Amino acid sequence: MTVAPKISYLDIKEIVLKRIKNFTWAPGSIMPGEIELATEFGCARATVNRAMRELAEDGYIDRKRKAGTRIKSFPTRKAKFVIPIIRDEIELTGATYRYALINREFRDPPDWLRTQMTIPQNTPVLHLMCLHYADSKAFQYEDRWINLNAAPKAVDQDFEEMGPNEWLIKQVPFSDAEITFSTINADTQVADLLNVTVGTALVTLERITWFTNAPITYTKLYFHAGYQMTSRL
Amino acid sequence: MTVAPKISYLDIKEIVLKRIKNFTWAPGSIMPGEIELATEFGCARATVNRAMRELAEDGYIDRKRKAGTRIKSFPTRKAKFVIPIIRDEIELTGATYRYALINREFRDPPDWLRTQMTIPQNTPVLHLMCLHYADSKAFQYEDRWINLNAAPKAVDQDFEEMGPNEWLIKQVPFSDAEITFSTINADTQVADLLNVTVGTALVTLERITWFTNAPITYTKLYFHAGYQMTSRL
DNA sequence: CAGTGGTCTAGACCACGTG
DNA sequence: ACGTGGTCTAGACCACTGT
Repeated sequence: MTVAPKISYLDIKEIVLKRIKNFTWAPGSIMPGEIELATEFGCARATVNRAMRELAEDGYIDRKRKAGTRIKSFPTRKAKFVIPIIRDEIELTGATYRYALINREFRDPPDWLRTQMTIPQNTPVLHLMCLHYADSKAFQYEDRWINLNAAPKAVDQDFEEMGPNEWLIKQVPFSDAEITFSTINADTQVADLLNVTVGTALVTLERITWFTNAPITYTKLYFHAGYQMTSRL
Repeated sequence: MTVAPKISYLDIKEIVLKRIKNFTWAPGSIMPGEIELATEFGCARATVNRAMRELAEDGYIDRKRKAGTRIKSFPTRKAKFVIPIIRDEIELTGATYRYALINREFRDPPDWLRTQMTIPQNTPVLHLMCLHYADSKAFQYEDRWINLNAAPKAVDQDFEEMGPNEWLIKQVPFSDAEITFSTINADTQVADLLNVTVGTALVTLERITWFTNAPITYTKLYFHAGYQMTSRL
């Protein structure tokens, strides 16, 4: 006789997904419970549970205690964009990565920054303007602000060789962050730095980073013209 | 005596994450194995396993059989943007959603579309131009192309009342898709439709959707000026 | 080959939320 | 109140891969 290889939670995910796509279980309806499915597939409930948990994470079903598991009428599309380390992103294309510091100044935070970072008026900040090159082409302009109360060691860093991101990660790794992805028309300054005409549509990414509730740094990244992010669902 | 409530995999995630942030376990180094941690936390290995598996998914650690679990030097930043149903997105702001069909025509696919969708030259396609309003303000312009060989029923749909996305989801739910997020300067047509000045930087989202390897539809969405996506990490 | 993570089991108890 | 999913356990075997 042939041996039936034990069923995996991946097999279950696949089968269940097929039934959803088939309309075997209609959108909006309740599907069988875990015990029932475990019986059908001849496996433990824990195995079914894992499969269903992941399908819920993927946005295909909604699960509620007592109420059961319901097929979503409109699946939630979750696009995951990996924010790569810029050096990696550039070197992945085969180009050579180069970093350059354009400007560095100590100053009081401008109003918009205080609002963004929620820091008091007298907080000393370090403002850096950086360029990241792919070969000799400007790839990304980085507008960086560092809260010196939260990261006092930044005062002694000249940031000539090492970019602020790499340096900060060594000081305060794994912080919480909020990022916003948006778009702007290049002003004269940015257009000059990225070598595009004024008004060109550019992707921008803003990030505020906290460490234990203290806002450490604000960054606004301006990508080169034509930059895009792709994701498979 | 006080009862020690059983430790949860969430507690373990939290503790381990704290140690990573603390440099208790240095970036790049190997951390203790699952059995060891299970002993320390006084729980089953399965519980530790779940915690570690999720931390790996979140991009904090790398796990390999035999080699063990290693702290990532540069954590992978994964920004998850939920692509909302446009009606939901608009109604969530308290505005009223309205849909309007601008144009509808049957034609041969232009070259760029054939390239994007990988369909032969003689494939009949339906081209739709749609507008989505928040109250009376144009919120999003939708440039939609439907492969009529893959979705022949679209021929009989006038798309006057129901948007193509909602209609398609009812025909072919839960398909695979590839989305690209980019930015453009508004041309005269789009500027007119979205009521912005020509050249305004706009966020665009392109999506190609397949069902069982057949490309069904291509969409390019043009968001209103100032649209942004935010994500917490 | 040996060690580590990956998965499965059979059973148990718990927590939430619907009816 | 009670049914469903959420989680934990203790043990087992497997799969990958570094040595």
